Amino acid sequence: MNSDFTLAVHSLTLLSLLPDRMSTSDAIAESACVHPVRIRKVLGLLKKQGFIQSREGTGGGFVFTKEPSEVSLWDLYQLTANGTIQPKCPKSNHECIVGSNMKHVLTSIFEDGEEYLGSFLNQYTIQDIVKQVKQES
Amino acid sequence: MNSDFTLAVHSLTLLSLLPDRMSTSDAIAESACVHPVRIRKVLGLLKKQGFIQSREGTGGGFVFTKEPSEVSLWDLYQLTANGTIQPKCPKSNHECIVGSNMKHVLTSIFEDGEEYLGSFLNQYTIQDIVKQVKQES
DNA sequence: TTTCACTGTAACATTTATGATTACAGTACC
DNA sequence: GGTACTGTAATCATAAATGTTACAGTGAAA
Repeated sequence: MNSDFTLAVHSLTLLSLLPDRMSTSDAIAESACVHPVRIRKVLGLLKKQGFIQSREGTGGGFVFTKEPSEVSLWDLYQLTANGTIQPKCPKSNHECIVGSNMKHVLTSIFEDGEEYLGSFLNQYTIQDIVKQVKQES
Repeated sequence: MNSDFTLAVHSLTLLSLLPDRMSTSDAIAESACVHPVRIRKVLGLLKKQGFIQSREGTGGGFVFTKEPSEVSLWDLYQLTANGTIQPKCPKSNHECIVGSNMKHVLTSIFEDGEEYLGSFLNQYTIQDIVKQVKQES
């Protein structure tokens, strides 16, 4: 899985800790050690989904507009990592009964598998992450 | 996920259809449209685990030495793709409470998540894949 | 009404992961 | 000894992920 998911969780966790003010992409990027442009891209997805709001210009940035308990890891997975557990299926030989069907068979199984994983990830919310992060420090 | 998992499933499915003779890495590679060396690498893992046997030299190749119903997709996932659902966590800022703990928190959740996914993949065996592949054609 | 501090987004560069290819030693059969 | 395989390491090519630069748009504030 690429790190967009992690950046989404990281960003929302940070924003949860600073609910009363705008946080800039530069500040979030510094905490996550990535380039601010990546943060802006990932947060763009979260904004479309209504999880956060942004404001341009001086004093602008991002704020969390939902309760941390309302956003689950499954929500964020679907936004940023949907389909990543699918095993890569190299195009295979259509002359062969196995080659010609393997991709479809595995894709279908892993679609169901991803839904199944979803019911696990749905148990965890940003609130839980905030709690755990605080506990560990 | 890289395609080792798919190649493992593909290879065992083929071998299941040809239980009475040795199949060469060249033949399997042709069905899967990949390089024979990759097949030999992946099948090396399966051999260590005792799923197949190989013989070198003329007339050599690979044979399945277990029942297709005894090998599950979870077995093959663990061999070839363990840890791939872990979200990438870029090294993060240790000055920051979030940065310093995010990696550990997410890793722990996704270890459990992978186990959970395991109980799903464990439902499917190579026999099921063989059946589905036959059905579709 | 200009300047400054932001977001939004596209284009390009770099790094890393993945897979292909080559090479060759080892083994078994003929 | 020749041929047909596996086993494995090393190198090369390609694709995916990420970083970087550039710049237009926006809003606050001097």
